[in-house]
Amino acid sequence: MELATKYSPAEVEAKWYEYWTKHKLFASKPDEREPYTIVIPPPNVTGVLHMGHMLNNTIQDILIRKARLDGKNACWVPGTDHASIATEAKVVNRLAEQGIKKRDLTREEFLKHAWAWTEEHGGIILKQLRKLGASCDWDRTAFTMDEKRSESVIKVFCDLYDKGLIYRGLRMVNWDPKAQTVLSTEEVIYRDEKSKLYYLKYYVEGLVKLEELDKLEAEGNIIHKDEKGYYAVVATTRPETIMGDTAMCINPKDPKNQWLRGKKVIVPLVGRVIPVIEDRYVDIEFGTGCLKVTPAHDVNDYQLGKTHNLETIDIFNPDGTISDQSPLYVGMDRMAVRKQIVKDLDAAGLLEKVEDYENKVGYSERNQDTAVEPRLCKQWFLSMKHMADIALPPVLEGKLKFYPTKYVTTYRNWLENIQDWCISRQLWWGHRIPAYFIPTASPDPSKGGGNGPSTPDASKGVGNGEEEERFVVALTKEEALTKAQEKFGKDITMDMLQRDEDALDTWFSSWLWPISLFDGINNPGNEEISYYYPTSDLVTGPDIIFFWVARMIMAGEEYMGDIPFRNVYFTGIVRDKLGRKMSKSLGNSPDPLELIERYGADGVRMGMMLAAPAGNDILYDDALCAQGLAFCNKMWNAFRLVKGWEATTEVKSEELRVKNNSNHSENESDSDSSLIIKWMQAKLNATYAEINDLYSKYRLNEALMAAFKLFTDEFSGWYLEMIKPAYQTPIDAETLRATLDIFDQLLHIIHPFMPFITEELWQHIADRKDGESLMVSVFKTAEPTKEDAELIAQVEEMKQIVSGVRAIRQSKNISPREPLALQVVGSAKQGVTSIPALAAIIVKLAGLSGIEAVAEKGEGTQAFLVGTDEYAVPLGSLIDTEAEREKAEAEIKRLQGFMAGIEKKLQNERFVQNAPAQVVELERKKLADAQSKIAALEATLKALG
RNA sequence: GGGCGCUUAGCUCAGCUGGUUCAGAGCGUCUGCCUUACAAGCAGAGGGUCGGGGGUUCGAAUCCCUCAGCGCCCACCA
Repeated sequence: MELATKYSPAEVEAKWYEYWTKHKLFASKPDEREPYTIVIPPPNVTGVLHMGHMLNNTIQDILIRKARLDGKNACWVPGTDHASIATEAKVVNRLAEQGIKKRDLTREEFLKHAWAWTEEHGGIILKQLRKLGASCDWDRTAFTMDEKRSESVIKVFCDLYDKGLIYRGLRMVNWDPKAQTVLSTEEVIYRDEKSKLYYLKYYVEGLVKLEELDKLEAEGNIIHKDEKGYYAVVATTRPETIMGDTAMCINPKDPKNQWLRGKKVIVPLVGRVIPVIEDRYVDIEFGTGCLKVTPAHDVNDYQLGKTHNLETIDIFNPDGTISDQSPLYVGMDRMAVRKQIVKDLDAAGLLEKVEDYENKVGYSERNQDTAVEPRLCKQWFLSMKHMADIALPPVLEGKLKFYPTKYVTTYRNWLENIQDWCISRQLWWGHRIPAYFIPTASPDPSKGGGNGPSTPDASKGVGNGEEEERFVVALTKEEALTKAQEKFGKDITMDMLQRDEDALDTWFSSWLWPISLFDGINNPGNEEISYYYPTSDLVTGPDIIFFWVARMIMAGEEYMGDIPFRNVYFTGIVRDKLGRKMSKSLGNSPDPLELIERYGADGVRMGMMLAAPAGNDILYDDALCAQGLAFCNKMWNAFRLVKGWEATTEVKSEELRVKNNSNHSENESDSDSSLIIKWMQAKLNATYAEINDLYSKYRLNEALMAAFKLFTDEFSGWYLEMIKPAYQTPIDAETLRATLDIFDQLLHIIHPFMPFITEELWQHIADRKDGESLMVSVFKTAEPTKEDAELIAQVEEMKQIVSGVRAIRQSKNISPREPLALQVVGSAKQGVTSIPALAAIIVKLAGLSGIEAVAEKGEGTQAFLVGTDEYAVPLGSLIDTEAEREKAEAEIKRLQGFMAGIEKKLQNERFVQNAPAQVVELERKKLADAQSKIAALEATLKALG
């Protein structure tokens, strides 16, 4: 078979992926083997693959493939997430493009569009994952809104409600005016923003007593007055909220504002008269010490409003425009109002000054161009105290491990300060809350609670929301009716039940993922859940540690009484090589599929992994993928070499014989490649032990690097060169067989990282039956032995001798084809050259005419040291006596300095007394070694004349 | 404002509980080679007083303190 000199991935990858799928090699079902389970962090159903997914899924695939080769029953369950906010937003946008407004549709019509969109774009991302080589059990593909998962969500909601953990309450929540839904506290991200601090004049109503004011001023009050009267100054970043002001607040201890105590002030422009209240919450140092209080639009103000019994005026509509509760700017957008009101205040002389100011503004995590608005709403909450209590111990006790461990602290801090989880969303795309409201005769409850049984549009009236609601929570409408009749009377009919319009937070379904994928909620104790749960590893980004990881642990403990996974591996963020986050707007994010086309999936996988030290951000660079592809090519060509060898049982590889005038010629017949094969196997065993250890620590980049070096340096660079027969010379059958066996093992080691090329080569190196595959052929190496270690050390020494000769060639510009002689200096010391097989290799790889032992090196030789053994190469006239002398002298000087240091150390009694004997011994050896090196160098000088 | 982490070769990073695997790896750089598997390659070489300062110790990249710079997470200061 003729093989191209370059490996071309595209065809190969498509071929083997199809083969794997056809033979169902990714499939898993419970059996007697140890399970190894990963559930995929479900990507958004309508999303497309980005670099973060590439990293994440490459890691998962590596782990799952490794487990398979280790003989475990590996099960990687794929699926997608309905991503309610993001998907609903996309559908709304698409409808808008067609001129359709969401509010003009019924829930059913809207959902029809959403499902259509989902079917159109859904699962693209899973198809893309196949290109990467992801070995998911595709038959298990799930969706957070499919039947089983939906049923699980509803069941869990009802159960938690029955347990009293889910409740409905009126709270200050985060409102996303664009998506028009509430968000959980975790979904708000705060950004530093350059803004302005506006100082507004609040005139004091009816203030006249002048003498008293003078006195107050003398006591340290700061009193503002202009031609229109006395006024207080309030500093605010949000002047557009003054229409909702219902008080001004000062700190009772604030000496400069004592004059305002008990007064009333007038809200600028609005003209409303509001009381001055006192609360120690106010920071005396900030601004002027006067705080405007807008209970409807600020969390703290809301608290103040509660304590001081203030009126709440909600001046915003759900979409962020000004509501008719406001006397001014009705219908205008809040941002536009901010600009306008500043102008108006200024024109009216009510703006004292404006300062630059930096503050934090909260944005929707899903919708980062829209500032969230604190808003008072009635919503569903999950009480988190109990959840935190059950989720904390397994992580703190190390039953569930985080990699890197630093996230344990993050996790603990969050759980110890946890707030209740707002789980309702004013969205249609999602799991509809299984609560049924029963209208009271009057008034209409939809006006009351903000978001009871309501359309998103109807959620505007915030009101007090505290009136009694009549509702039941039930799995089905039928059950709801029964419950309602029991609770509120027999006269309630089916028609009266109004199901809550709101949907649940997406994470309220994903937190069940490791359980619901195996149907453990609907079917507790079924075979699958019993076998696969707890899953083994979770691979995800630290950005969703609260959203998802922590909550899965809660759900796991609550519903399974056990952790959902044993280990969590947190990946870093993928950045470009300049360290910038990859983003659409920067245009620095490559298209993963394009990369796969260019470098092959294996190349890209290796590129990602090389850039990904455990737990660190990864700095992606195309060059790394190029290195990956280059490595594929390396394997490909090594295979071409081995494949091209003709085997013979007649001749032992001639090349391996010492057929020169070396002093070992009498042992000629002993030198075959068996020692080399033994060495390679030992090296492989040792490296694989190391790789397994690295896997256990999730240091996959280091594991890959070790595998890469094993193949490139040890196998290709040394081993193959050692056993390689001369051109068109046959190789002995035993060596070939052993080499193919080693090749097979190497492919196993590399396979998890680079599944395609390894499968391709594995299928080539022996006759395989249809359905056989590298990916399911269990692999194990022998434990490294002491003899192995010795052999490895000997070969290392041998390599150094070869390198020593090569270095001389390089420095003297001697062609590799020109044979050189090698002298082993000092008749007693022969080092590894006394082992015939290794001596033969040295002769071969260093291009020697022979090796001889000499008592003293002759004139015109260039020497080098391996350890303390000295070797010399006769160069005749090529030797540059002067340069050699200088070099030797410099080295002697350096060694003398080195010795002086050690001697000083050894003369230090405290060192000799305190340091372990071993360490002292080592120092003595260093000293002795240096001495013998100097002796050798002095001999060199002498030889140079 | 709290908490966590980082700073080692030109770049990206290893160096665990102090002592030859202690100054490492990969990439890049430089030099020489189109050597019959591979130029997407081979061979060889150079390169860091381990962020600054102080301390503990016989001995510090490693432990402690401090300063500087960077990053992340949490927090209601208008």
